[in-house]
Amino acid sequence: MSQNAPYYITTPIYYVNDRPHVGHCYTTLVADAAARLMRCAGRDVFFLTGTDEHAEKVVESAAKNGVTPIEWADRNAAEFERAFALMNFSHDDFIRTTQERHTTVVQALIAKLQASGDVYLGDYVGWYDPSQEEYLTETVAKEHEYKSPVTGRELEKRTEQNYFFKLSAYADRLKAHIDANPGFIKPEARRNEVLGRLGQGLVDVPISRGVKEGDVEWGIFMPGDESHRVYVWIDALINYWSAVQAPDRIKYWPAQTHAIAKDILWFHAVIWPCMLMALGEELPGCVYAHSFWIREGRKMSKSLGNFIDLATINAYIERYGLDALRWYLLTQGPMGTTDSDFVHAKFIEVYNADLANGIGNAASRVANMIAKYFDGAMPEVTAQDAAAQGFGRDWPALTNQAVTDAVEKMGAFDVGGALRCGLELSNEVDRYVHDTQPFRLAKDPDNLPQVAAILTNCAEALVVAANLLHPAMPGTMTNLLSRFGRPSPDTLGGADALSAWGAVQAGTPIEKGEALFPRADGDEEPPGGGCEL
RNA sequence: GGCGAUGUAGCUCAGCUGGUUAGAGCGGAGGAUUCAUAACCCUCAGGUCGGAGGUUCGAGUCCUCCCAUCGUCACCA
Repeated sequence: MSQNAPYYITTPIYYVNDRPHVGHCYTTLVADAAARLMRCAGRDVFFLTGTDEHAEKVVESAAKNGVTPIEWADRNAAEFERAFALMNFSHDDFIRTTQERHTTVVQALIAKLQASGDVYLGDYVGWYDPSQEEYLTETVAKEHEYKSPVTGRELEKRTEQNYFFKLSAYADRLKAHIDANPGFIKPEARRNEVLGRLGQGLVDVPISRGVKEGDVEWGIFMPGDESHRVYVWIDALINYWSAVQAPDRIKYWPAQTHAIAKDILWFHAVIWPCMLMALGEELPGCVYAHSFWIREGRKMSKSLGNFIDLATINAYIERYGLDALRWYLLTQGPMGTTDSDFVHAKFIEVYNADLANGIGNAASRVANMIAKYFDGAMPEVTAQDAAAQGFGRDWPALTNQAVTDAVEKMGAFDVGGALRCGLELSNEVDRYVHDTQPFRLAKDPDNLPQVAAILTNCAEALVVAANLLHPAMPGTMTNLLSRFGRPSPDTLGGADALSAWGAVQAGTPIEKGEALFPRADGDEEPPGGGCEL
């Protein structure tokens, strides 16, 4: 793969009726970190997020709020965009399913599936609740002994005409694809889940909903049949395709990674790939399903009122800084199969250990020594002199390896692992300072050339560390880099430049500066009112 | 109920196809140091690897049963 190969990464498009919370932010954040690192590594990145707007509930909520559905969607989509701006996400596009660029593509694509026979008109048999005028799933119906969960009245077995997608026809091919591509569904436990269910066979899925009388015009009509609308899920999935249907974007297809949460795995790992197979399109490289955040040991829920909502997020940002929150979420988040607990005490621990005592302190002590011993400017040091003071370390090799590892891990969507490469580099600087003791050497002026070489090594290594941490903490790391006269790493143009040794120029003014991450007090009340339950 | 996952040091977790004294990070304890954000560096955890039984020369690592927790079962972003 060439270094500047396209890298297309997506998040789900979020249900526009929701209020943005930590869940939406987390999925988008991991995608953001991956997108940012890949950009730094020189890849041609396209990072997509957006909103899913055609659900019936949107119509209801709009009516309740006395506005039209599109006004309601506009208002809420703007909320998501504000939240994502607050989180400093670097998405290249924000797609909304109500946009014409999407709706026309959906129709064209469904029409193609109709033409190939993969979408056909059939009978849907289901449990209908006459009092609520809606169908219930078999599971829900059974749970309530085939009575209405609301009124307790008997459910009716009804048949309705619906368009179906011939999912069953692709089960074997999908299974073969998953078998042949271990990285297609991640983590592995999720892959096994899908494989397990696949073994039980697939049935065709309805992909349309009948238009009821008096319905507001909302949703995408089935091609050539205005008595049916495309089911929102199908509508939504197609965003990954419609967003790149432009001459300058088609190169990004297919996506390297669809980052999602575990609840929507089936649609992304089964229905979507099968649709693509039916269309003769390439499949995405990876569907990565992370788990959920819980809070202080409890599931987040409306009844508990303990959601980490935008207000809470904002409170954390105000007290500890956005990048500290990003770091905590990225490194402690539920990328595996189990849910992660958002615990304030843990946040403080991680903040102090990794950021205040880690990269923040390392930058501080190195900058301070340079400022103090060399009149506030980077000293002149030759590469040979610097190498001679490695104290058993081959710094250029170390930093080079760190960059290689980080890019490789991020390529496998091991976001936390990739970011730790940067932190480990800064930890190594701390050990190096301890081993070489430049502060002791500096007491004798004769040693200054040696001290200069040591501190130059420190500065160079810290710059590489900051480059690697930048995708997680773009603001703070840009600040750190500027203190050593270096630009933001996304302007460097490639992985080689990230670890280029000798980047810090002699004569660059250096001052100690404010603490990047002031030490946090764990005894303080959690910000944002906490979550007293 | 079906299918599946997990249960390893105080906490969060690594431990591939079974093989010397079971590992990491954080927290905690002790020591060293002073350039730094009372930071950094070094050392220290004696955890019957959920329970019982079994296979094996040998099991955290395979099999059976049990207990606990969790996920999922298709229209839920």
